[in-house]
Amino acid sequence: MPELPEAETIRRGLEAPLGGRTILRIYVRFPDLLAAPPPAFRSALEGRHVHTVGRRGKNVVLGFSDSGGQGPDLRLVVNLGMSGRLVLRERDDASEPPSHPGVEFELDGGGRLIYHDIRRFGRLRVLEEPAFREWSDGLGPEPLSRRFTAKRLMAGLSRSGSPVRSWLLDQRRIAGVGNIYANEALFGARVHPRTAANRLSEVEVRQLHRALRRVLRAAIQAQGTTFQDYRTALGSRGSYASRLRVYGREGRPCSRRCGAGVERLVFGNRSAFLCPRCQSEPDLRE
DNA sequence: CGTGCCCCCTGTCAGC
DNA sequence: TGCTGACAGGGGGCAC
Repeated sequence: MPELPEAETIRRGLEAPLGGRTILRIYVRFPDLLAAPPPAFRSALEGRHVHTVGRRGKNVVLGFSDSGGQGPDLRLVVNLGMSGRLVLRERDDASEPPSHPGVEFELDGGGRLIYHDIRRFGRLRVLEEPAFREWSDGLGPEPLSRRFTAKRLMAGLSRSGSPVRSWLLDQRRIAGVGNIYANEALFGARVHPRTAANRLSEVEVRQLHRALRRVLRAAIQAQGTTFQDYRTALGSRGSYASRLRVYGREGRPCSRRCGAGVERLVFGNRSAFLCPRCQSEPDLRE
C-alpha cells in the first residue's frame, strides 16, 4: 500500500521523536516479517541508537550506530508491503493497543515503536553498510531528486517495450512509484497506461516527468492516501484520497469534464484506471 | 536478462 | 443472516 508519499510521511513523523533513541529490547510476534531469524535480528539491533531516519523508494530506513560511531553502520530497511504501519507509542500513550502488532521495539524512555501489519506482506531487514549500498544501488532513482530529469526518464523508457504503467511500477527503474500514483501521473500526462514505454513521444515523456513529480509532491503534502490501512506514524490518515482523479474511480466522470467516464482495465495482474478520451489507446499495429 | 503469472495474508464488500 | 468470490496500496520466485 504505502508508496513513496506514505513512506515519506511516516519518515517525517518518526524523525524527531525517534532520533537518538536506543532500542532496548525487541519482541518478535511474527517471525515471517523478518528476513533473518529472530535471534540474529534482535542481537543486531538491541542496544543500538537510532542515528538517522531515512527513506529509499517505498522503504523507511533507520540508520544505527554503536555508541562511538559518527555515521550509521547498520540499517534497518522496513518495507511496508500492502498494510504495514510504523506506530510510535510513548509511555504515557493511553490509546488502544494496535490490533496486529508484528514486531515491537522497546525504546529508552518507556516508548515503543511498533511494526503493525495486517496482511504481513511487509519485510524488515537488517543490512550492514556495504550490503545496504548494494541494495540501494539496485533501485532506480528517487523521482523527487534533482538527478531525476526528464532526460533520464526518457533514456530509461526508451530501453523497454513494456506498458508504461508496468515500467513505472518496477522499482529497479524508478523507486517509490506504486499503482495509485502511476495511474494518477499517467492521467496527468494524458498517456494511456498500456502505451509501450519506448513509444512515448518526447512531449509525453516531459508531461509524464512533470506529472509524476507534481502528484508525488502533492500527495506528500496531503500526508498520503488512506483507503483503509495506511496511517502516519502518529496514527492519522492521509487526505490525498479525495484528490485522486482516476484511481478507484471506475464509472465516474472524468475530472477534466471531457464527457467520458473513468475505465478500469486489468493487466500485469493489477487494475489500471484511465480516462479513455483523455488518454487515448495506443496504436498497437505496425 | 526481461516479462508475465502465481502466491504470500487478512479484511471488506457486493451479490446471491 | 450467512456464504462465496473478487479485490486491495507490494514484491519475490519461477517458467519461458
